[in-house]
Amino acid sequence: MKIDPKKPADLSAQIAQAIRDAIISGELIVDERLPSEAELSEQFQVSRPTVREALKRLAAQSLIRTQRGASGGAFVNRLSFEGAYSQQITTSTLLLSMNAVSFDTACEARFALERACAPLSAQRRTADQLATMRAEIHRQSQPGLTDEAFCASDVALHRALVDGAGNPVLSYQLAGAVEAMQPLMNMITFTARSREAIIALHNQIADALEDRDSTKVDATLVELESYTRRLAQDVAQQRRNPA
Amino acid sequence: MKIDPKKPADLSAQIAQAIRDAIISGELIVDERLPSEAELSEQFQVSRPTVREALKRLAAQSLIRTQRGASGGAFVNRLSFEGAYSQQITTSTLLLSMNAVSFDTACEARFALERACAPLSAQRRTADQLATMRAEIHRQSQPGLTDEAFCASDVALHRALVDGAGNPVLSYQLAGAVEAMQPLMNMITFTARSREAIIALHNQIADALEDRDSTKVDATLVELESYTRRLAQDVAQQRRNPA
DNA sequence: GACTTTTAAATGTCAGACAAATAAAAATTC
DNA sequence: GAATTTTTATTTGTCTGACATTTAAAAGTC
Repeated sequence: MKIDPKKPADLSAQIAQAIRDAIISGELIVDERLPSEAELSEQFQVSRPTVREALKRLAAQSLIRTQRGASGGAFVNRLSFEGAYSQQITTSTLLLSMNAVSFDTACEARFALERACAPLSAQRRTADQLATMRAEIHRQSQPGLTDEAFCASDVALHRALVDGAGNPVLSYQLAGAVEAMQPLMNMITFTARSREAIIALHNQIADALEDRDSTKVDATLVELESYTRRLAQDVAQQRRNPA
Repeated sequence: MKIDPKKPADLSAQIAQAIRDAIISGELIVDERLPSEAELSEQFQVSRPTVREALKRLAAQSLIRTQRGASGGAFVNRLSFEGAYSQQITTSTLLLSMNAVSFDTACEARFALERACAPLSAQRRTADQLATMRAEIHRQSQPGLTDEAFCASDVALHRALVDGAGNPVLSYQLAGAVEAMQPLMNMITFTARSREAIIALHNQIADALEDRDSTKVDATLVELESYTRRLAQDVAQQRRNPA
């Protein structure tokens, strides 16, 4: 673990990268304790605040955790799926909001990925996951639900569908795609009739999963995608030309 | 933007979260300049090193960039797709290596996601992307190629396939899945015969894309997946029982 | 031996200072 | 008056040294 003393700018970034490389290469293993801040500052020949800035960078990526007190210090984190989800979702949400990604593009990506899970989910979904989906559908049919709550329930339902595939890597990858769509979805105003149509499709998906009918799940997702995109188009239309 | 002065621990984390929230909510917009470190430390009633640690956390997530000098400071970053790729890949790679994800699980996820792109890619792939794939296939058939170089070329080919879908959100989501697999793939020793088989399948994929034959792309990907998994099983078998 | 107290080590935070970069303002020159 | 150079002010990057707080282990006490 060495840094280049010739490049004077951004010492803390260099140190962070050096430690990061050591973790990725396996030189530092999970739960191993890093040298103390004082020792690191000695090793890299920089002051403690500089070392601290480097460590905070790594903490922001959940690569390390710190513990105070005697025999405390910085420890290499086991990056859990749960922990990676939130990072993934934050990044995806920002990406969509900052790059003026069209609703269509995001929608297409989301349903394409979701359909990739469908066959696996039809095969492996547990009774528990099916029950979660039914419960969310029931919630969606409650009158007086706000549009935000409706969308949140929609996300929960789709996450259950994704988790049904029983593949944590898939769940992780899709968490970003599904959750990041929510702010875009929230911009749609759902009429009573459109909610009814969506709930009907959700029920079809749940039914198909219950029957382990992969083809029908896929077909219904296609239908749901085109319906969602039509809804968004209507919203855009109304904004351009409010009747 | 406020922080809770009652929770004494991790002031820098609280400040980072406050600024992060302001960015996500749109209170701070792209390219907007944050107050100077001195002003922030005044505003949050903490010292400048503490503010700096918070800013370094945000810089680690590419949420801000800093510039020295007069009229310098911290600016809200536009999170580009390119910038998000590398984060996504780092996280995915660590996730796989730290959680003992089985080759089968990762492989299943990767091919499921890739097959989700296939129909779009068959429809929209450009001549350029097809040429990239052909070039990678040609490279793969060069004798004397190391296993690592073979895998790297494999990744490049599959990224071209994914990019063919012409959906940046899909490309972003899949970058992690495809690239993170590479270290696992590198553990496979490719015999001359297995390379030949893979190249044949790659050629089939390229041919099918040229014909815009979505069904054939999908079928070939299924074949490639099962072949890859068989290869990995053989490697595992040989390690357990070296003949 | 079990409990309490002390101690040492480590992170968290602060204050003040200087260096380096950089853009704007001021001065100089033609 | 315009172009160039110099100065200056602002802001981040880094350092030194200090104190507070937390925590586990060691020492002491009953």
